[in-house]
Parts: sequence; C-alpha cells; structure tokens
Amino acid sequence: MSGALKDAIRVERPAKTLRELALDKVREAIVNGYFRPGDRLVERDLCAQLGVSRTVVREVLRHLESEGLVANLPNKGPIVAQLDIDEAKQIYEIRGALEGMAARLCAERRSPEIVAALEESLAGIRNSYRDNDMAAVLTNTSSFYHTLFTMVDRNVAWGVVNLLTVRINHLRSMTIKTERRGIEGPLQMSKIVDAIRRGDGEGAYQAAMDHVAAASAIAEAVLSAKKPAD
Amino acid sequence: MSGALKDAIRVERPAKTLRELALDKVREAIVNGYFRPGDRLVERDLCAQLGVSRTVVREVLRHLESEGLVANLPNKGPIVAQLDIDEAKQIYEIRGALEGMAARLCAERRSPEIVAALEESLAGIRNSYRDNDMAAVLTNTSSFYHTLFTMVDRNVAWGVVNLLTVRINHLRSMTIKTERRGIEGPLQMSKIVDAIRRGDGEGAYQAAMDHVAAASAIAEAVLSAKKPAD
DNA sequence: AATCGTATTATGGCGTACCAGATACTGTAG
DNA sequence: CTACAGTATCTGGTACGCCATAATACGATT
Repeated sequence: MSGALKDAIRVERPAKTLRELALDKVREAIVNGYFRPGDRLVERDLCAQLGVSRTVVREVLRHLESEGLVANLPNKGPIVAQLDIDEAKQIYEIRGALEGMAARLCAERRSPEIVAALEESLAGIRNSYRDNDMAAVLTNTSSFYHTLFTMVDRNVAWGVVNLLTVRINHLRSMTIKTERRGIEGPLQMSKIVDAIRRGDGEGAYQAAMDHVAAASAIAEAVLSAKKPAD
Repeated sequence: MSGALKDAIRVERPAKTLRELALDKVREAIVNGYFRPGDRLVERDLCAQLGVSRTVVREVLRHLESEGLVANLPNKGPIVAQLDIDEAKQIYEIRGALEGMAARLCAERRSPEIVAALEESLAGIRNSYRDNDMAAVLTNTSSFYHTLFTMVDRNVAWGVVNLLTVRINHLRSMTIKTERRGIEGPLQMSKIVDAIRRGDGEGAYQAAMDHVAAASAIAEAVLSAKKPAD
C-alpha cells in the first residue's frame, strides 16, 4: 500500500493533549485581555478555572513564559507580562526586517500563484474592514503574511514572527481600529503585492518595511497615550 | 536606610531554581552532543540522571520543546530534535537579516565605545583561534554579537538570535573548525567593525550578511557531506 | 508453521497529597 | 501608634499513584 493512500484514510484523532488545550485557553485569555498585564496567575486558581491539575497548569505557565507572554517574579510567581513601549517597537522592527526579507524573496520568485494568494487575503482584509469585522481583519492579515512566508518556504521565520506577534497582539487590535487604518493599511499592503508582481525585490522589501513602520508608529502613539492615564 | 545600600549588602543567593539548573544541564547535554538527535528522552530516566522529580523534568522538556531543541512525537514522547539542512539555512538567513540590521544601527550610532567593545571581542576571537581553543572562539563570537545588539538596545532581537542559535550550535562548532575559517571568519568580522567605524550603515549591513552567508555555506557543505554517510 | 489474539511492559499524561521556604497580612501587646 | 509575632497564602519541589496507549512478546488456534 502506498504511503500517500495510507495517509489519506488515516483516522483523524483529536490528538490534542489536555496540556495543549489548556495552553491555548490561557494564551487566548491573555491575548484577548481576560487576564490583564500585571495580573498574577495563581497556579491553584488556574487549576480551578481550567479544571485541570497543577501539573498541567505549571507546564502551561512555563510554556507561556518562554513565549514571553508570562513573566516570573522570583518567590512571587507568574504574572502576565507587561508590554513596555520600547519592547513593542523592537518587535515591530524585527517583523519589518523579516517580512521585508520574505517580500523580497516573493518578488524574486516571480510566481503568479503567490500574487494570487496574496491578493485573495488582501481582498479579505478589505471586506472585513468594510464589514467592520475586526477579528476577521486580524485573521486575514495573518493569512496574508502566512502566505508571504510559506510560499517561499520560510516557515522558521514565520514561526519567529508569530512568536513575537502574540506579545503585541492586543496592540494590533488597537492599531487596526485607528482612524484611517482601514484605508492606509490595505493600501500599503497592496504596494507590497504590486512590487512582488513587478518582480521588484527592493521595492517589495521597502513596502513591507513601510507597512510595519506605520503600524509601529500607531502603536507607539496608542501606547504612550494610554500609559499616563493608567 | 537607603534602598541603594540595602541592595548593596543584599546576600547573593543562587536565585536559580532547580528547574533552571536542570534546564541548563539538559540543554547543555543536547548542544554538546551527549544526547544525539533522534535520541529518546525518557522522563523517568532523566529524573534518575538529573536527580530531580518528574515534574521538573517535564517542565524542562516543555521548555526545550518551545526552544525547538526537543520534538514531541504523539503517543511516543520527546526526542532530541533532528536538524534538517533546510531549517539550518533558514536560521542562518534570519540571523543574517537581524545581525545586518544591528550592524547598520551600530554604524549609524557612530559611537567609539561600540567600536572598542567589538574590537575587544574580535581580538579575543583571534587569540582563541591562535590558541586553538574552540570553546573560547564560540564564547567570544557570541560576545561580539552580544555587544552588536545590546549596544544599540536591541535585546529582543538578541534574544531571538540566541534562541535560534542553540538549534544550530553543534553546526557552529563544526564550521569554526573548518579549514581557513580561522582566517576568513575574523577577517569578515573586522570588515563589519570597519564599516561601523566609518559610519557606513549599508556596508556594515552587507558585511554582516556576508559573514553569516559564509557560515551558512560551510554549514551546508558539512551537513550534506555528513548526511549520506549517516 | 503461520497467523491471530492476548498479556506484559514501557512510557507518557494526568491527578493528588504533602512539605519547605518566602512573603503578605493581621491582630495584639506595649 | 508602633513593633512584633503569628498566620495565611503561594510557589517550588517531591513522591506516588492511576490510566491510556503502543509495542512487543508469547501463546493458542487452525
């Protein structure tokens, strides 16, 4: 029997361990603001809320710690990591470097499929903005960059970007709501696609950098506006 | 009593939790080849070898998993991650982008302190090559890049680079032993320093990219030479 | 003898209970 | 009102036990 066929009929099992489920739940809770930055994450409370044992909770906390979403105070325990403005800027900068790199590679590949896939995501973003569905904007933006990286087989860089992105996720949800972002965001992204279509590597690189830089500027404004009030 | 004074007399405690100690030990063991890629990491065996409980071992394994040093096969358990050649190339590529970025920033900063610090590390590398002390070469190389990133306050990018570097660490120890690397490596790095001294951002970027590209090429040669024999 | 089913073993996943040490809180005595 | 002692809280860490699953060995049946 061929391997491919065997895979085809393979029975899908949940395969997710309790740990992974709990991990997703807690990450979700942090990202969407159920747990606020600075909140203490008391192990035994989490056990109760998640309905799992301390063993699982501890492993989850360790994992989130290595993702940078949770910080561990010595002799004090884990808290939701604070996002300081400088760190956020650094994250945007790194994303710029990596997304620029991916965009350049896409341009150099000169493949119509890439352009088509990117345009599909971009259309999704425009539609989501039109429908005022901010969750969908995030999803589609994510898929835009996902194709940008994976079409040129840069899954490691994609992993790095994802890892960093969760740390600024609540910033993202604020920046996309900003005035004019609904017009400028897609415009900048279409410039990336245009450059890729032209096979203009340098242009694609610059366009990707510009887009992230714009997001970073908005994030900085949002963050510094919020800090004093806090 | 002033806070500063209180800090000054504060008794320095190990501060490292048992978990962190165990984490370092296991990571060390993987990186320096005590555990080979593909080896199974049986929890209860590790408990015995490390002298700690399963809880700690499990947390350590989770952590290493998120670092990419350990892979978890479903219904099978953790093994030491295999490093495939494509992934290694991607890691080098990312390092190139980030180190290039940092080098450019250093050049734009035009600070004599940065140049001095870099030159000190570079001298260390040359001496270590002369003494044939490969471990010291790695340490000094690491400190070279550490200053490159931290002098311009890019600690997040430094963290990313470190995270990626452990995954290719045994490759690094092979590449630096390569013929001629003892001459070419420091030469390329001195080009980075020269560009930074001149304040030539683009030149520093290119020099850093070149250095990583050279390392990547050597790694590829080493890896593809070893694979068939395996 | 070949094959099929079953018992055993190894191992991870998960839970519970317990203890030690650090910290924060609280109430009482002077 | 302050100082101090006692207490509650919480994490770090350990030990042990149970269950599910996968692989392997073994034995029975045809």
